[in-house]
Amino acid sequence: MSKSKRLLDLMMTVNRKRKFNVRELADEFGVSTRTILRDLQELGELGVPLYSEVGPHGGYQVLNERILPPIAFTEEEAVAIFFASHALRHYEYLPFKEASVTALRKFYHYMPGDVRDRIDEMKHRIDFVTPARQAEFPYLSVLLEAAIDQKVLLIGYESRGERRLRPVQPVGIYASNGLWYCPAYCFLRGGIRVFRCDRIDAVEEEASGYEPLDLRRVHLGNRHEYTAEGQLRGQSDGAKAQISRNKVRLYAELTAEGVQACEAELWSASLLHIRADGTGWLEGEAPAQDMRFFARFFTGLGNEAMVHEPPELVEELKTMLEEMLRKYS
Amino acid sequence: MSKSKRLLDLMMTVNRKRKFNVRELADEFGVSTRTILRDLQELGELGVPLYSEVGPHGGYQVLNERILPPIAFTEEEAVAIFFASHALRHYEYLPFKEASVTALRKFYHYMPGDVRDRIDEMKHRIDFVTPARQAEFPYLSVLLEAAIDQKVLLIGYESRGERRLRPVQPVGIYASNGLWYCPAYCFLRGGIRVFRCDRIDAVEEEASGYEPLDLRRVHLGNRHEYTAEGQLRGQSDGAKAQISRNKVRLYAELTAEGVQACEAELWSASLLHIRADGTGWLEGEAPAQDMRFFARFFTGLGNEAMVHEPPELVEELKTMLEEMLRKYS
DNA sequence: GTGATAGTGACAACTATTGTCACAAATAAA
DNA sequence: TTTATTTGTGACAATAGTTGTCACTATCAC
Repeated sequence: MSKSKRLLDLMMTVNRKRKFNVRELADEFGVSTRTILRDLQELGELGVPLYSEVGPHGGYQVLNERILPPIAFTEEEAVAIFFASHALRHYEYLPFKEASVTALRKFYHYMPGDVRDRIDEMKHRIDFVTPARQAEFPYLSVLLEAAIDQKVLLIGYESRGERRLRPVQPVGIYASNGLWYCPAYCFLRGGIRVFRCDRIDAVEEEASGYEPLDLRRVHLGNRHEYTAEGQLRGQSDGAKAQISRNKVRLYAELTAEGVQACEAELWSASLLHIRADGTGWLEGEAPAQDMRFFARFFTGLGNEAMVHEPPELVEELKTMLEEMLRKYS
Repeated sequence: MSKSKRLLDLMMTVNRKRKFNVRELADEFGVSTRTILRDLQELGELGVPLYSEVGPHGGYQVLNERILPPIAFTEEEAVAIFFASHALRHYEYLPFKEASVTALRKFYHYMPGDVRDRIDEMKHRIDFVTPARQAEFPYLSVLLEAAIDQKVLLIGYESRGERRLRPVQPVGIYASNGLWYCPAYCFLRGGIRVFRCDRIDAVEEEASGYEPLDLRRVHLGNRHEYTAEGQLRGQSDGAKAQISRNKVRLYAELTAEGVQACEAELWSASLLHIRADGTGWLEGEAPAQDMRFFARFFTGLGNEAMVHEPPELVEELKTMLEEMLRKYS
């Protein structure tokens, strides 16, 4: 094997292993340790940030800056990666904000000239818009770390006008429509709740007295199975009945425009049915305590929706409309 | 310069130039053409997809697959790029959909082991949600190409219940809240309009009779200057007055919750004012013909908003509320 | 045909690479 | 303290690789 090829291979190898020693590599590449030492020195000169320690348990390490191996990307692929990263600039708060900025700059910088030209051409012609919020999200990193490390945090949270300290164990964080949310197991409520991250005004990593639960299997993708109705499975029949009693059947007709508006709402995805002509309806179970929310939602749809069930919701709607009318008279 | 280093440099050089010939490189690197020929052959064996043609105007080319040079990324940067690209999976329609999938796979594949571990740990703990729509956007690539190449397209577009063929010259495309939009110069209306891409049901690249305008300076970032009020600048005083006459002053008080809801709306950003206690107000100019839209919007805010001006809007609101109330009685 | 271009082969001169060995220095653990 | 382990350096000779030159081929556009 030629030296050039060995150096390239070596570059990838040392990036794969976090730690290694000279003998190990020598065996792997079938050359003497002296050669490997010389190669490593050369890699260092080429920019790979190597660090070594002598003595037993010593050895080589690649520092935080890692050289990615040369990856063969098609032009299209490079463009796709660029625009994906470019889209992150809309997020003012991001757990790895600085990293994403520098990464994008590096990526662009090392791009061959004509790919860069193509990117420049497209830069102002395609975008992924995210609403820019005035809200502040200073605790995203802490929440994310806690979710990964299965730790309990004490958060200051404002909800319905009152502020409380809550011990929670985050499941993860997600951004939707410019806002960050954090589903977490709430020790106060004994279940998984979603917290809006801009309403968290303090985070304390010291939450003594609360043992972390084993929520490793719960994540953003499956958390619904562990929340509200999902928890039915594990509960006694009595509890099930209790929860079921709080469910009501929802049914509302939608015009074509109403359908389009509903498609924008995440919660409605499972309830939405669409006819060939574009109109449709919402149908399914909904928690009884959410009627105020639904009333507000359907009011917003104006004449594009007609609620038929449940009667409580129709009542709530009427009350709401009357109240508003009174305000304007 | 050692051969290894020259090969690495050569790799980057041939990726930067799309076309080149042997003599050129020989001069650049200060070696003989024979050496360059041997080097190029070796690069080929290392995986760089080279293609050559003999004869005058012949030379070397790098084919579509380009080897990106080794880029030094920190772990954080690699993670950021990964998640940015990962977020694209929410978009079922994308001008470079396949590319983004294969790019992500390659990127992940070549990642050193421990970075990959970290990514796996985070994969289900952080996400950028985009509403999944049932709408279809088959023409994104054509629209984008047309925007870049300054071409006129004939599109079939449905608006307010009627379908029409329109000659348009796209300015670009953008995704917002799961839907794709295309601002374009509409030759029918003689101005820039925004089209929802799922309502475009046909695209014809042959639009004879319409000469492309020079819209190279108009792009997603500055298109507002060329649309509606922006166009005032270039118009006669008479026309200005005409347009101004259609503007009305908007003023509405908002509760704290109302403020939060408004922050989600892109159009309201410039009108929104927030007080220290979280409440706020919307104030500013708005097109008179949009009153129906505003009525709908403020109905959706329920009691979180109180509209004071313009009187037309208050009237529209009352009518709307009464109509809805009647429907439920 | 002419000139530009890639491509090959051979060879000698030159250069780089490699393994070996000897030894230094650091350090953790016995 | 001693020992084992590890990186690190220097020297040197044998070997292997690299380079430039030159001669020659093939293709192709003009």
